[in-house]
Amino acid sequence: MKSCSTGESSAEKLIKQRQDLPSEENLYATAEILKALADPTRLKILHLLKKGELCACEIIEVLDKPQPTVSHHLTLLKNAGFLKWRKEGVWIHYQLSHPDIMELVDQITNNIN
Amino acid sequence: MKSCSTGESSAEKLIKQRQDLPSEENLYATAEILKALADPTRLKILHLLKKGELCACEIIEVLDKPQPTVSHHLTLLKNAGFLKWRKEGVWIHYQLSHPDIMELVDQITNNIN
DNA sequence: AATCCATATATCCAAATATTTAAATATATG
DNA sequence: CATATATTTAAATATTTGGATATATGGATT
Repeated sequence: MKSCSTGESSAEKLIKQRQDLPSEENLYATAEILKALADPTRLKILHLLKKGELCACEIIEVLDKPQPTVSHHLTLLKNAGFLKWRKEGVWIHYQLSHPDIMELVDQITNNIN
Repeated sequence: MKSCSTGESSAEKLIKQRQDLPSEENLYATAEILKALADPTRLKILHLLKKGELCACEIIEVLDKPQPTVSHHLTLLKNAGFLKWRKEGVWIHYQLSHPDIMELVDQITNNIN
């Protein structure tokens, strides 16, 4: 049996293919950002914030989940860079740091379906 | 202590905020698509395929991972709708079903960083 | 052509690891 | 001191990895 037609990978081709990939570091970073998006609860939070700033307490109320659960998701979104926040006394107001991010997400899903 | 300023959620506002969210079903589906992207190995595969069709055997070789591992990732990408494939004898040639998908991913990470 | 063999890919399974959830507790603010 | 939020922690669940095995295909041999 011959090798596959696209294959026949010479050592040079193989090296080139590997070199053309983004760095391991870059790929992990990108995956982290996408992981932050890849959860229904966090997508909900981002959708809610499309209309503007919200207090954590309000997000908890709308989602109707325990406070530590919501806090955890907010922290992940914050760490991934999706959220800005503002402290006002005890309250923390969150907003999207990139208001158009959900449009990009929509574009991905529209492409796929 | 007064309630937070954005908060003060009347029952009506709360209901409206919940109604304006995409359906649970839609959110899970979107999360599934994003999960398929949110992995360094799968990002690598998608990057490799930007240059055109590749045989599974070649992907295994470039990634230098055990065959079942690569097969698993290919199946996830297939199921999420990112890959088309073509059987040629024993070989399976994979290609991107949406060749521009990685540009959208790049846009997300560029927005974030 | 029937059988056997080698190879490509997929599936099964279990272990390792990561993520999600939420109760308990800590911290911060007024 | 009461309340908003974060952190700690542990359990439940999901994902990733790769060995073992199954399946599929096609070449070789009889």
